Amino acid sequence: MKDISWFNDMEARIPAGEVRTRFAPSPTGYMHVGNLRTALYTYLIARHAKGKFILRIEDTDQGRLVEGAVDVIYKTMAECHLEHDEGPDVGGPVAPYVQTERRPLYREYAELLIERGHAYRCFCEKTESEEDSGEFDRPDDPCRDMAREESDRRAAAGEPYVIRQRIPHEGTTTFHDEIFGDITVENSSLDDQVLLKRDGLPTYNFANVVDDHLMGITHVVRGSEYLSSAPKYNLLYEGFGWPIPKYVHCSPVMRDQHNKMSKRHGDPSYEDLIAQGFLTDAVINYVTLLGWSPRGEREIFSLDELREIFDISGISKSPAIFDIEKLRYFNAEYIRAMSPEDFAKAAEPYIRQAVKNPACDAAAIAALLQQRTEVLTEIPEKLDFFDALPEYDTELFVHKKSKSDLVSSKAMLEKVIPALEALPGWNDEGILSTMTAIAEAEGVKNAKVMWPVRIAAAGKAVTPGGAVEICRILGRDECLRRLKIGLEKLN
RNA sequence: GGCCCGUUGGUCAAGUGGUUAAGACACCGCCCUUUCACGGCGGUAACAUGGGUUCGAGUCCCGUACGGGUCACCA
Repeated sequence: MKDISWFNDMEARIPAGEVRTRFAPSPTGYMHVGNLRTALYTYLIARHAKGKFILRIEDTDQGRLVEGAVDVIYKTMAECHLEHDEGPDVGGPVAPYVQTERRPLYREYAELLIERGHAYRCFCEKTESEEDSGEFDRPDDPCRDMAREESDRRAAAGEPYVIRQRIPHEGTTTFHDEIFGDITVENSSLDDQVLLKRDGLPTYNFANVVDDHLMGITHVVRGSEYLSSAPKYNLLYEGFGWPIPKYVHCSPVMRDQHNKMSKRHGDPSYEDLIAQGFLTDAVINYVTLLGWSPRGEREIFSLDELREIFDISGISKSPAIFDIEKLRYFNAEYIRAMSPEDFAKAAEPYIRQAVKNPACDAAAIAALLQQRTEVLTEIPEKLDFFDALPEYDTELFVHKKSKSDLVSSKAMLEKVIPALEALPGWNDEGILSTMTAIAEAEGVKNAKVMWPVRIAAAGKAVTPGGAVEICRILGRDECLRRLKIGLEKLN
């Protein structure tokens, strides 16, 4: 057999005792939420332990490769601040980090397993339907007991084959998972899975074991759909004589009681969420808490803080349903926590979608918006009245709480309009004092003056900002024009 | 169907034999208020189920139901 000692010194290049985790996506398109969470947990486990976080691309399924998918992975991880210490782009001590580039390795290791009796070549060309029909029982595969000489001869003759793991028919296998604890299964329930495919590439299950070991991975983090193959991994590690890493199997993120989040059902991916106006940091915070608990009562954490406090024991066993309402809440919290300048910057494109009039100051509008915005994309619809006064019904002037009705509104506008026209400057203080002075003179509450002004200025019942701010931003001329229109409507 | 796993309010969840069973979102009410929001205060709402073990069970054991995963030359 060929010399496979060249990678042995790879292990020597990894510091002893270093915690090493890997995020190993297959490049099939976009970053869905479950994937993002797995990446997050994987990253946090490494960072919390001051270890290394590695990115490995699992592209062994040639049929499912998607153009540009790897770039999406890089971009998303960078955006989420999940910097990897080793990976295809940055290199590292156990390169290469792309499975197709490691191709020769898998065959060598599969053959090593054959040597040791833990694997065998299978020359069967059973169709799927034959396997599925139950007419063919995997345990009865004659290849499993084929003499080594015959197997070698047929392989040498160029006959196609796959390499299968030889799993004992008797006994049980027990493995330990950091989340689920010890799990024992009957070996007879395990089948002789394919390790090396006919095309010479490894299956996911085999490549994982080989790569995880050769890359010195200490914590194998992945979805719980792999829980039932874990015993096979154990048998593989044992067959090689390798130490078994810690398994961390995470339950899925669900869209509802019955279904996982999925593109097919139209569930949002990370990219979709950003496009919907969510902030990266809010998404990270929320997704981390979906299936993991920091225990205390606090739930807003920065990534840096999460690195400090994250621990595997807080990961829950049961699936968690993704709740966009709660994400909106997190997003609103993050928006409110932004500096006014940062928010103005983030909001400006959305503000300008609705407000084209350059006389209306975007920063001033942003200030009105910050406390009442949950997602950025809802901004434009809140601002439609700035550019054009909407058609509105005089019924809007009727408001019980401020004791406004058609008659009082008309009376107030009649007072306000000349007073504002006489105002020397045009700022909040001036506008406000003008209106409060009228309220005082009339012996009514401020609200009774403010209500009709805001309605006339905006033509909407609900607006960001009150009468004063809206008048100011609109500018004197436009504001007075609108107030006069309102008054006309009431005549 | 076999095997494996799971099950605390609508949702996320704390809880590791003794609690009035936290907290958050959502919802409802009140307050604040120049609309809406923000903020403050309060409220509705949960241990799937049946048996054990125990002085005592959300917590331990067994069964049942329900849900999920897996049984690919996909990952």
